[in-house]
Amino acid sequence: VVAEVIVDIGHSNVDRIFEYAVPEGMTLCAGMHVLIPFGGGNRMTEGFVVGLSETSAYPAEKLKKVTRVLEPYSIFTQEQLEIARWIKETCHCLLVDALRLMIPAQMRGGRVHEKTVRTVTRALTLEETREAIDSLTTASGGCRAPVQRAVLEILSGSDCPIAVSDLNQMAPGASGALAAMEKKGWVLIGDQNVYRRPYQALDRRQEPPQATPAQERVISAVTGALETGGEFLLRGVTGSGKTEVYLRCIQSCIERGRTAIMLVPEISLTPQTVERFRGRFGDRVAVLHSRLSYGERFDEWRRIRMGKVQVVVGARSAVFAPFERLGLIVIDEEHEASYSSDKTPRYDAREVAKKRCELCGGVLLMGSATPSLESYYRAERGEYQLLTLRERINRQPLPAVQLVDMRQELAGGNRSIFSASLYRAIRECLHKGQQAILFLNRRGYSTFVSCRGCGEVLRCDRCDVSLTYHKSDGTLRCHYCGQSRPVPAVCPQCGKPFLKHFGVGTQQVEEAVNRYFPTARVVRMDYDTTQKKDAHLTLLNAFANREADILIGTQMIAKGLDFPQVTLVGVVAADATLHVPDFRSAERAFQLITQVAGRAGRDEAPGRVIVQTYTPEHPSIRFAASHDYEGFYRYEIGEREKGEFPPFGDFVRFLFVGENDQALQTESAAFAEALRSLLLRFMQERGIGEETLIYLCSCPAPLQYIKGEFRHQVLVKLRRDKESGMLLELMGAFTRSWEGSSLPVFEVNPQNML
DNA sequence: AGCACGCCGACT
DNA sequence: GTCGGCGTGCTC
Repeated sequence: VVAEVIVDIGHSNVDRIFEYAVPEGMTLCAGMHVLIPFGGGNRMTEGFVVGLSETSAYPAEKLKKVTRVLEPYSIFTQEQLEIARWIKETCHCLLVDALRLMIPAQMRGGRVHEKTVRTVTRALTLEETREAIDSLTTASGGCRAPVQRAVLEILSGSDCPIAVSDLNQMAPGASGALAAMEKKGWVLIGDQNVYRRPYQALDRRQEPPQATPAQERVISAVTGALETGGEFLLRGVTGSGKTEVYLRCIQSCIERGRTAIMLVPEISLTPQTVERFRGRFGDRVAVLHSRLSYGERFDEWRRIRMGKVQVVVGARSAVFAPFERLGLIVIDEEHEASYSSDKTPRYDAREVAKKRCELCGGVLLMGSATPSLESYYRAERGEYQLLTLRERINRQPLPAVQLVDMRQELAGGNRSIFSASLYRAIRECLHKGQQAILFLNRRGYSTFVSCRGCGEVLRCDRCDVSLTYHKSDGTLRCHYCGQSRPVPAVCPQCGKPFLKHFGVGTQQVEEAVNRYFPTARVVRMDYDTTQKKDAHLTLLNAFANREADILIGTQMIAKGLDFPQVTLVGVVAADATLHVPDFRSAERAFQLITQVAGRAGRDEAPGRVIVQTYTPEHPSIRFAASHDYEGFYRYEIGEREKGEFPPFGDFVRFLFVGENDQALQTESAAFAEALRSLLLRFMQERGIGEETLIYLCSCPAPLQYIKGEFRHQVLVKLRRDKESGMLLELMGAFTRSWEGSSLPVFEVNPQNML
């Protein structure tokens, strides 16, 4: 028997199977983590057993032996190995890189660290214990070894191991007496693994609310598929109780003895979400996200792998949770860009979830108030079963949205950042003792600083972007590289003292609120105010506990938050997200406005939304204002079809980054030509017409210069064919046949084209 | 990735 | 004459 091993080295030269002999007496299974001799000398490397084989193509006498097994169990399930191979094919990455996604980083490099505590167990029967206690009691009722006696008294209560630290609390000095007691054979001293668990304090049982008939319909559709498998897209308006639907489906899944994964966008993984899951499922939930300590992450992973939990709540990477008998994957806020990874392997958690469900016969349930165009398109074509929740849970209407044309406001002589309507609405809201949210997707004070003498706009010298003024510390900051510097007194171009701020950021909104509503208590939430540890939670709690009347924030306040007292939402400048040079910008703007509007009127009091804009006729704004997802979808899918954008066409982008602009330009142009001839050849071999290649060009990236480096891209646009495997096949053929210099990184349909 | 093997310039 | 530069090539 030979072990098929992938060595834990991230390099394309060694990204293939190496075969090893299994020494006598060693039990190996696929998925195990092993130590192996690799390369010249006596060097050792870690590796992953991806399979076992009876035969070997490699001469048996040259085979080396597996040195030892690093963990006494398979660290990958069979299904995970399958998923890893699928990731390699679809993301065009190394198999090791795919495998590495699935285990905590601590498992590699011998840094596995389990936390143990010293424990004591009773070694005597109850009767013997009583005798021992008596032997320590003198005839007069006194006591010869009071601590030992106290320990025996405690241990007589149970035969479970007790942590020495706990014992010490109950019987001070116990740890000192234990050695003598062990010698007499009275107790056993041992070590026990403990799992470090995040959010321990949150285990409070909560009673589930009654589900509405609409929710019941969705729940029964999903749970009805738990035996057979299925893929669902749930479109539920904001406040329609999607989370309760998820909880019920998960409940039903684990009652059938299967396990469930719940994915949420990273930002939504607030303690509120975790609390809700812990409240419902208690110990049976593990939590996985980037803010966990290494120890916590490793322990949560082990609890999943060892079958100690049935449910996982987590961000993107939790889709790889090492469950067996997986029955359900829920993806909340399905449209969020954070489900697609921004580093290699560039996997999309939605696609991985779909594949996992196919492999294990489980159910995929994706939910959103504003599904991504791509998913809704699939639902329309019957690839996903579409479920809808059209009403809010308490039958409250969706908030009325009023559009305010800021051009008319300006023409009417109002130069402030609040329109008359928004100003009045805030005043009224405060007067009634209710809460308001003001949303603006730009941080800082002003978005750019320009000289009124010569027109110069102050730019970052390391990036091709304008600098943002931050009034709190009087600096100009670059939002791409983070560099900051003081505001110059005079224009660096013409020397005149005519520098002026333009554009509004959250800091300026805060200042305006303080000026116009001096008694209002304000919380501002943006990148700048949430850098300290727990700042996120502290600010949200302050608003939830009504220590503030107005919450001002960027997109981090747009979704998922549930504040019943909020009756007014003001979108200060809806246009901010609209004019980004990216084919998804209209979709993003629609989603953002719809989501933020959904924060209003979630309780009894009706909500109201005021959207300030310079382009009220823009479809993203118009359809968001009328809560018309279908309308927006129809419009935007038409645009995508016209422009052959996804889901009708596909982009592939290769990015070239470097300090020498000229060299990059030459390099990317040469690459573009090599790519073109290869692609055309592959297309010809496969009988794909040339018109499928819509264009292939080398050009500067939309952000040409970031952090002192120039950026060029080679952009390929391909028409999508009926069987969607064409792109995958072409790119696979391309990566396999690429020789010469290392393959430039590339993305397919990137979330961010900048 | 890491390391061995291998062919051409300045040094005790 | 040797020591050493880092350019290919291999690792079960």
